Amino acid sequence: MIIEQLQALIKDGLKKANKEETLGLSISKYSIDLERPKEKTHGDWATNIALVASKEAKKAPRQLAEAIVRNLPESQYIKNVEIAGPGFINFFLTNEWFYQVLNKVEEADKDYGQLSIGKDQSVNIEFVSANPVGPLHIGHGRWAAVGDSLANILNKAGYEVTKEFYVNDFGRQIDLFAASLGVGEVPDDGYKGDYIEEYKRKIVDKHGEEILYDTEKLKKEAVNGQLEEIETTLKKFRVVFDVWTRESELYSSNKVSQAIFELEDKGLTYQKEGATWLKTSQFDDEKDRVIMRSNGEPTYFAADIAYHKDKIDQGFSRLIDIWGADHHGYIARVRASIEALGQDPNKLKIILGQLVRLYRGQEIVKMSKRTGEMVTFDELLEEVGKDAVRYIFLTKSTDTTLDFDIELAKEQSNKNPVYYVQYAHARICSILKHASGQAVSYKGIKKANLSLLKAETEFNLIRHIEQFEEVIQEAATNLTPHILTTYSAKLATAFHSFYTHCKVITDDKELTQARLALLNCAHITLRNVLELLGVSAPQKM
RNA sequence: GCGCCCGUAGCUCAGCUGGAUAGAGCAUCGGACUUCUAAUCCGAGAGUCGUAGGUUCGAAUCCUACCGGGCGUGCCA
Repeated sequence: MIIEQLQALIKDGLKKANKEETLGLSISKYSIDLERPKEKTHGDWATNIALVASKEAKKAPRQLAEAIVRNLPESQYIKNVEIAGPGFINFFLTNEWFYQVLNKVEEADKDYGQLSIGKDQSVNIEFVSANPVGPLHIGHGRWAAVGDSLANILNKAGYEVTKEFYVNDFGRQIDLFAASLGVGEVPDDGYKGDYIEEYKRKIVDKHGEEILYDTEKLKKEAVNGQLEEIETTLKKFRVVFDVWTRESELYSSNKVSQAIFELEDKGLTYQKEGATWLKTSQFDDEKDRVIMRSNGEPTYFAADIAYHKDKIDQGFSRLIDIWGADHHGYIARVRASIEALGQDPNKLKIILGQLVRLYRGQEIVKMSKRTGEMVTFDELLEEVGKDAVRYIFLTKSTDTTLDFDIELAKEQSNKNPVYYVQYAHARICSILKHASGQAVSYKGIKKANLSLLKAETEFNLIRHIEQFEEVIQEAATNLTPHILTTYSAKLATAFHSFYTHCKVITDDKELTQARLALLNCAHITLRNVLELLGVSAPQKM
């Protein structure tokens, strides 16, 4: 990436200026911040180093900037350097730099965007993890999209990624679920509603009436059946997990009891009111938490301690959990438990996602199992389509509550951003098809005369293509997949604008080859972004 | 009460590891199809960045207080 080369260059300039002009700066203190100026007249890149270091150098920022520029080494990729405003140093890159980018893109092709910032690091990312007691709802869908896309991005950034679904197939909720399906009376806090009745019929059809009398078997089959449906829905959404870890297995393999022993051993537990408590308040939690109830049953938290310990023991360099905002009160205790076990709690990053509100036009769709007014995620996928759902889920920061309007999502118009991006891809394919119909064969970028590309819209498109790696880096570093969605729309805009202003296939054979090269690079980039988002790239629309 | 998230254009939201005149889409208004797909493009209007202080050469961005909305605050998960 050019950014590193520029940073090194500026650092050299700064060092040399410091020495030659005895500024007395302690250079190591400064990192070179580069940003893309919003204003085109401010160049391709700008640094504020002169403003930052002016105080220590005891020089006015503009003067310091001049000193740095005077001492800047030569570079073939820098066309011009300007000092502007309060003391910014603006860099203008040569055309050759941009042409070289295109060469790189075509050569890398499917691997364009592949980074190595995660080299030799493994990440475990856990998401959805819905309780297997009913169908997925729209909130789970959001985490499926975010988690899967983030996994793609981290993978592209060079991490080794494992996608994991944690199955809560043990304990009170599961007992209640089985009890709600069985023959006896449904408990007050049991599961009700049409889907339970329907599910009961399904189970009887498959396993016969007897199963209703065999609680253990019922529990097992009921859970397995739900998991199958969950997995099917996720697959339909293009989300496939590498690992499904069952809470029940943490018990049967004694991992829960081992974790508890270890904590007792460290003297971090105590008995009170018949229950066993963990001293999480010693590790920044607001109070201690129960791990073993007074009735002898472990809490969900107990299993979760063992679960996170196990993931760390497997040797992952980082753990990521994606949780709904309603679980936020749970963060402190999980971090505390990791620390209590002598591990670094910063290995775990919890993404707390805000909730989804479902609308039909102006009207909010109330979700309530009791009233039966329930739109499952599966139904939503059927009604809206997976591409639109995935894209919309990824347009907003996970910090923002997402209003999902079914009517809008279904609309195949310019109000729906997913089609805007897909349309750009389809248009490219259409030109390529047209080219082969005209017997115009693209001979590869090496044979193209790229210096013929100089129109404003052409350069704008190249610039956008070039930003892809940076966007991936930022998304991977900050765990923010939504910036890729924003990027995809900008890239599409740059393409559409190019499309209207520059005809690719013309009588000018040389220009046609150059534009086909650009088109090919736009195609590669667009396809690769859509792949990271998990949205299809149609040949035609 | 305490904790977390949000409050930016009519609407939905970016921007928040401090930078140069606060952005995008939709909506509104005005232009562009004999041309590789008009699901497109080009242009215009539209904002006390919730309020009040503070830090800084510089604040939508950092700090403090307050106001408004959401979610938590279980021996539920």
